[in-house]
Amino acid sequence: MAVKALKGFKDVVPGDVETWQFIEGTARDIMHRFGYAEIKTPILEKTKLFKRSIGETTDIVEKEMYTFPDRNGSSLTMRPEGTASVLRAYIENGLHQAKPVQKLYTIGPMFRHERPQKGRLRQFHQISVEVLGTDLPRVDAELMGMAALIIEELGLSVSLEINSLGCPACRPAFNKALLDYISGIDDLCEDCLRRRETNPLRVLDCKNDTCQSYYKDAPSILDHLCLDCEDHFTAVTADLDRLAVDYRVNHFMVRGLDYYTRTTFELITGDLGSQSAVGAGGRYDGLVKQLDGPDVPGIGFAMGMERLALLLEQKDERITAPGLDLFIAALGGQAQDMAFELCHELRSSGLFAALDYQDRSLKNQMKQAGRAQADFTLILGEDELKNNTGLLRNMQTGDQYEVPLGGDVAEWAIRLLDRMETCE
RNA sequence: GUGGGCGUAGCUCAGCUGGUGGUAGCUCCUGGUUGUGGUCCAGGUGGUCGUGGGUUCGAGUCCCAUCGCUCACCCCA
Repeated sequence: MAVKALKGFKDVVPGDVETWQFIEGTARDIMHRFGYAEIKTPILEKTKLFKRSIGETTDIVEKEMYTFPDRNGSSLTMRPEGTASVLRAYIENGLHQAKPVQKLYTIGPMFRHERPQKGRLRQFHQISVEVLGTDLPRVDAELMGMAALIIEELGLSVSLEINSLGCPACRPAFNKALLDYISGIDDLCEDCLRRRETNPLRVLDCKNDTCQSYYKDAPSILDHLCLDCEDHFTAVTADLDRLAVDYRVNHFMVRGLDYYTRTTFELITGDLGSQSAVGAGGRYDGLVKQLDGPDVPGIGFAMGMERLALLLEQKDERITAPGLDLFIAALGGQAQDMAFELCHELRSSGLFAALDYQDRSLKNQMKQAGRAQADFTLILGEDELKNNTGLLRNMQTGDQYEVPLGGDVAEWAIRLLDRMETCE
């Protein structure tokens, strides 16, 4: 039996990879416009990093991390998300001293040991974005505006939901109010009874209808914010309005990682089965300090590449690889030698050129040219060699032109390029 | 961790109450055109029917086990 990829690990093959490149290229372009710099961090980190940032009792840390001992016995973990690694690198490299506000992004694989399903793999890929060193509400709005713009330029349509989770000053009071409220209900679903003990906030996004009917009247976090948090939230929404970014306030929205404070948001779609978030994030003002860094605030979000790719595929607008500029069809050994040399010369000059290696019939070579979506085909056969010419065919119109040979190959390549331009 | 669905060609799939693996579609190769692609026509390559066991004269089909994929719960990007 041949070796196959691990469960939840996928190849991205030619034909699909173009969609990924489109997503990555579009996102990179936009992030650069907004002043973000790329940072590349290792995939493997000390386990402690994630326990301290994501939270000891979260599902991610408790049962989903790829954690194993290194050869020397220390515990390593394949990163389950991007923020922790970026913050570690930010602190370790003293980036807070290089610039008061750092805008960073990273793109790459993340790992979580879950049961795979639509839009959820064990190795998945995220575009992860962070702003460190400022807690101005305007930054929150700018970040969400950028996320929305990426979605828009990808040609997708999703909805933005926002909430505030408060801060260490006001959240405990809300937690208590919520706990008091749900303690009085005994016919919650099994999951909610469990959540009530472990992480009461989480009951709010339960999908069970009876549970939701109770939560309708549950205390709202937005009514329990302290003055600072309330001002912050008001300013964020005002700035979103100023940018004409569509959003919906969802006071039930909670996050799965412990480090979030104040602003949280999700980019939601109904087109991905049970996985509705294509992107999500929020503010994490105490996190850098918690990781033994300076006491600077931060905000960030991540988008799921697989989920964006699924949405694009479902739109059935296939993104294809670019076509050839020129295919060289050569007949006979002498012509093939010449074609080989010429092809290299054209490629050196920046052209996307190709040729056949197997001495196939002209018909077959024309077929290859057509399949590769060549704009032009250059036919080099015995007749042409005799006359010191090549035959340049415009594959769109079918027009054919004689092009003079002669001189060295480089010169000829230049003449050919000129000729192709005039034929277009 | 818990449930449901599905495993037949490189891909998408047909295969009836068990009776010889499909002129199936797409792809690929060759020819129709001694040197001209996309369309068309003809031919061809390609399969341990996921794997192991059982029932049977006979199993792709029925039974059991196992592996894989997939969707959903849970969780999350």
